[in-house]
Amino acid sequence: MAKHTSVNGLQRSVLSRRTGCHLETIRYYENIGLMPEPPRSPKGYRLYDETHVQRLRFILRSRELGFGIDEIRGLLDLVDRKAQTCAEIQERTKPHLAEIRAKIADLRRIERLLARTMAQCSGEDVPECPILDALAA
Amino acid sequence: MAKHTSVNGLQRSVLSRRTGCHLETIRYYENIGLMPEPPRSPKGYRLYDETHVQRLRFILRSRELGFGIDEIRGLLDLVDRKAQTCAEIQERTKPHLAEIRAKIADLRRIERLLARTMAQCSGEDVPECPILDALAA
DNA sequence: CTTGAGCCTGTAGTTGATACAGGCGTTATG
DNA sequence: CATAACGCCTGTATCAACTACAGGCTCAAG
Repeated sequence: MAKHTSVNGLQRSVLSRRTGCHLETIRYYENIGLMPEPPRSPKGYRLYDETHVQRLRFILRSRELGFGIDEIRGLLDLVDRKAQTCAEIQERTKPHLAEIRAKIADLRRIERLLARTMAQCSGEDVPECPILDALAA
Repeated sequence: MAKHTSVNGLQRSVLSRRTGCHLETIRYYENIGLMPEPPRSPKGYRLYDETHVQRLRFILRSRELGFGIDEIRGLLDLVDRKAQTCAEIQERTKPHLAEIRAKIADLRRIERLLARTMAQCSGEDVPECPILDALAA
């Protein structure tokens, strides 16, 4: 038998590889209560199963979509209670989408300003610079 | 005479009001070396002048434009050395603009995905939800 | 003279991780 | 069998960029 743990559990490194999640991040998610505490081997090694893989993937996807930890906690809560409705989920996603759109608007404003200012730059070896002027204004 | 400090110096709260910068943030900028240590009153109160107002405004504007502390440190360094050229400034602004554009692209990707998924939601009182499906996938 | 505001300092908390130190356990090789 | 080289465990420190707070002076007004 290879590792006596491999019979009925995935070690942390395996979960990490299977999900692409950083090793330490898995423990972090456990600490903050996003991931459940997994069973342990006699020597204290964490032993994960497919449900953990699923849950971690859910978390990672949510993060990719810009959900914060607390928002994810809320979503997982709905999932765990199994009483969620499409309306509830939508209700939580809506303000999140609004936030993302606000961030985009913000960045676009910055981008326009910066791009416009840069366009006025001579880019030459002179001490006057419209960018600095704009910052000092 | 009003406050004996007001003759030749602005207190921190005044600088804060005049720039819109949070009181504590001023001290923070001093601690990390963005703002110079101002002269002090006999009792140790910080006494700012117009050059401090200018510098803080420069920092705040740069922050608004998304420059990080280290980038600002670099810009201020150029300004302080007074040897900067337009070309140098442009050289530092270019990658920053690229970063901002990358962030925008990222957020737009997220926004599209989220909006598209949400559009499939019935928004009804049923337990099936395309958003959850997307997250669990 | 006392009250309340404003200033001082250093330190802790925020978000979302990541890194590291110090200590076992396991595995592979000489 | 010894020992090196991992892998896992824990707790704690670090990052950005602030913000907030505790505990202690100073200061002007009533």
